[in-house]
Amino acid sequence: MSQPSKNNVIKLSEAAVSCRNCSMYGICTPPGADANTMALLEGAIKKRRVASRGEYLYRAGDPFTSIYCVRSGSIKTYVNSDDGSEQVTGFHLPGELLGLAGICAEDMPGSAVALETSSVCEIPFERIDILTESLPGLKDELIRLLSQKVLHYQTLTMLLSRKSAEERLAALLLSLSTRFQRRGFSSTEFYLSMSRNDIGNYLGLAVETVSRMFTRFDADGLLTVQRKYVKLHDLERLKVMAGSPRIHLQMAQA
Amino acid sequence: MSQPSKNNVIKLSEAAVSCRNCSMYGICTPPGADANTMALLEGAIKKRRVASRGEYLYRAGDPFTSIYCVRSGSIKTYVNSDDGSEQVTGFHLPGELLGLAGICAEDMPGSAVALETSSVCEIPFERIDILTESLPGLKDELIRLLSQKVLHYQTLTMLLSRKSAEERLAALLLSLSTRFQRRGFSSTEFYLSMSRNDIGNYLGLAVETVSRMFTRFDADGLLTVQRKYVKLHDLERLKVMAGSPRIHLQMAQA
DNA sequence: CTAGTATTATGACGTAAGTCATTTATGGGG
DNA sequence: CCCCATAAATGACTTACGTCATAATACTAG
Repeated sequence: MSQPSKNNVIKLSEAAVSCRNCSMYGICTPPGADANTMALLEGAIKKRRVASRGEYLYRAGDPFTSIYCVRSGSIKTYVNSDDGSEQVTGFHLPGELLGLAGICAEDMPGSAVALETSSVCEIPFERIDILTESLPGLKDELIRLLSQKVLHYQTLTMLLSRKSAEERLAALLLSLSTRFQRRGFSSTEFYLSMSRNDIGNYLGLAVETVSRMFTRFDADGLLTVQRKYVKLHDLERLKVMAGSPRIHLQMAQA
Repeated sequence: MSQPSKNNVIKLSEAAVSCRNCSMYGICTPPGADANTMALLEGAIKKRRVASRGEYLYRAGDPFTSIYCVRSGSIKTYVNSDDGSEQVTGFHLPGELLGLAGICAEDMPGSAVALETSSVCEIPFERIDILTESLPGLKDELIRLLSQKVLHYQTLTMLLSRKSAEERLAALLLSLSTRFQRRGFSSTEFYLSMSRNDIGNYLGLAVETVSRMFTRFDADGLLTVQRKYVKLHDLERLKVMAGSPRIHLQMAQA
């Protein structure tokens, strides 16, 4: 079908992560689980679902029933502010969880929409209680995963409050890079499934600023970018940029 | 002792929340707990600790052993970035939890320091497992609390990435206001235990900007401020300011 | 294949907020 | 009680980034 416009780069939508690389691995396949426990899990937890681009997994206000784990593709989550504007809260890649913020509320506080054709595991939350009886470690795993989310948002907070546009974009690219790598994809070459608009929204920048930063990074030889396609040339330099304090950066005109 | 410089405003350090208003209420005093369960909890969970201004509850890198709940006073948490600078991640008032981000790691990812003389409950994390046997709802409560934290940080993320200095400060003041009220203190009159520096750091603003905003708010009749002391005159207007989209605000010169 | 729409890129310009410098409070310790 | 270190306030100046406008490019549907 779609000609592979670049050599051997994998599009997320074309390759699912194996369960072994999944966030839910500890839950789906707990250590020491015997055959019929596994069978129980298969039936009770795993409920596959495919969503094509633009399709919603859930919307803000829907009753909270499940948490989700991405198998393939990518999902964007966002919350609506009082004035109606959206705030992107995350891009979720294969093996990553979403919907956790709903646990504390009756209804989902935000929405989740597929950025491309994606497949997810839906885990009905109430079954977790039932399953706990035969799998005592289940909730511990969930607690660990939630704690990880807290840590993630603390980091994001830092990114947004103290860093320049350059640092923010560098940090996002690095984050994507390491997350791709963790799931077995290329860490230096990938397609962005989200728009510049989404990126800007997520990073708290204007679309134009995102565009300009990409152009500048490309001009500086840091990466090659052609719309959605990105190839990172210098991960080390990118790390320095993302981590650096807010120094006066005149490099644009140097 | 210290003369009550303003009429009847309560300083946090002078008044502990009752357990009934505490985040840990569901954990410390689970519904249907009988007398000897309560006794068990008393002994196992509650481990009081007093920290005076500047004293640390824990530091980044310390082994993770406990989570904490503020009883009185206030605690600042922050993480260290690669370059050594601090990022304040939260101000914790009576009844609120801290240390949750440590669960997923071996070591504490950040530090917690008392902003004033404070008293906290320390809950050794490993005891939670032991207690779960007699209190099955314990972990559910913890999961709910963690989810709440995730939601909180998502909100903060939004605040930091999309809002002006004015909106940020308005939002912080409102947040403090509602949190004080929830615990039974005045929602319109309180002392800020954190410095302008801490506020600026938390909100991603320069200290000078925070000062200027306070001055402006005061000049506009929105509040009265004298260093740490704040009296809010118009909660409604404050809400409008905090929630408003990023409109061009010329009100400074109007 | 073509039209129409959405996305991305680029330029000109204004402004909110950062930085630097100085002054004015303040409250804890000798 | 009065220093003196620290926090807060204020002013002058600079700049990174947002906004507005327009052009180039890429999808989508008919």
